[in-house]
Amino acid sequence: MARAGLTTERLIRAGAELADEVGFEHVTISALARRFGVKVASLYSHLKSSQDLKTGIALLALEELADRVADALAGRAGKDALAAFAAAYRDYAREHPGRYAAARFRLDPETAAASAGVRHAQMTRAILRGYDIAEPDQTHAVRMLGGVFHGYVDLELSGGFSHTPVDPDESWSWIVDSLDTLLRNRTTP
Amino acid sequence: MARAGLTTERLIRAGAELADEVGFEHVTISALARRFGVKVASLYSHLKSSQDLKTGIALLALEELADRVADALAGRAGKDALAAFAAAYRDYAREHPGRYAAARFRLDPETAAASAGVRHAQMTRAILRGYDIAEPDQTHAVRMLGGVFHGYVDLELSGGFSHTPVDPDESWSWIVDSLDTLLRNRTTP
DNA sequence: GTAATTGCCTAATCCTTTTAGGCAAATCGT
DNA sequence: ACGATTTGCCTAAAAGGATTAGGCAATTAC
Repeated sequence: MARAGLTTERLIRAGAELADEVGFEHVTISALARRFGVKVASLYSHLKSSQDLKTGIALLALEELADRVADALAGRAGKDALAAFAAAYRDYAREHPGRYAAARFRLDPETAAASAGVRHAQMTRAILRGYDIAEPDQTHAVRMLGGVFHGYVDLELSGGFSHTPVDPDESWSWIVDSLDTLLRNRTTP
Repeated sequence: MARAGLTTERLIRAGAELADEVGFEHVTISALARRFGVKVASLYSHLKSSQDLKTGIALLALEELADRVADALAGRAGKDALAAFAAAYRDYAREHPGRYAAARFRLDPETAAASAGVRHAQMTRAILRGYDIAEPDQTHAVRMLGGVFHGYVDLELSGGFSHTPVDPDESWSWIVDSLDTLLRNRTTP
């Protein structure tokens, strides 16, 4: 009997693709097995559980997203960095809705601490370096940025904007613009 | 054999409670049947499907949330209204995390159009009446507010803020403050 | 009080998850 | 190259959730 050549790596990668196709909530060990033409039980040599698979996809997505953001941020500062950060975030979500949803999968604390989520936090703070905002305002600002970007993308992805004939791209620019102004005025001298 | 007295109404209400206890994603027809001490199949006289149950809970949550927001908004304007709106939103999410998640459940377009989601949109726009913002900026602002509030609450609920020792309440006030300033300066004369 | 309806039940099917145990293929030591 | 070990995928099976069909008792309607 020929072997399929499964590895945890490949399974998680395929799981991520599956997530983009059918939605993260529909990613299932069974569907994955079907996709590889093997029996369900075979996957348990590579994955501890369904939870394990989801966690793997989440970590992959966080990694990818952090890489993109890092690229986008390289060599930029101030509003330029803010806009690039925002774009990286939103583009990733639109290109990979399933992975994006996965990135929001709740990880247990230890896993989260070892994940690329940490880099995300650092990079968000890095943006604020261009705005001279001291603590605790800086934390407030980090939370606000995280909130707007995630919230906007989430609403857009779930179709919340489809009932108003205003280009979401324009809203996005307007928001980035507004946030820039806001942060510049919140400077703590 | 004594009857349990199930109705669609009661099932959905119990489903909402269950959601708050175990999380919306763990609400299941089986769990609900267990809670009422009846057999699973019995619920199918009142619910078309699992999807139907989730939709019902979502509609209930949207309704409740809209009612709360409407109450909060009554007689207020400007920053006062903004803060009340924000508080109603966040408080509901913290008191009823399962229902809040349900409110974000993706409904098919017709159902959504007939839901309290419409009132939410109207009320968000109502807040902006205190700020003299014309279209299309008004839509941009609506989207931004929806994004921040939802995004912040979502991040807070999923534990995203637990790694920084800054009171989320303070961040929240700071954000509301900032948004107020922002909207006042975005006035279209 | 009989007839029609309705509510909950049993039974059965299908899908997903997960564990246990088996056999063949790949890999390793010599 | 060859036997031994490890490893990968398999079959089997149990358990839980969703869903449908068909039955009988309790309620409601006349």
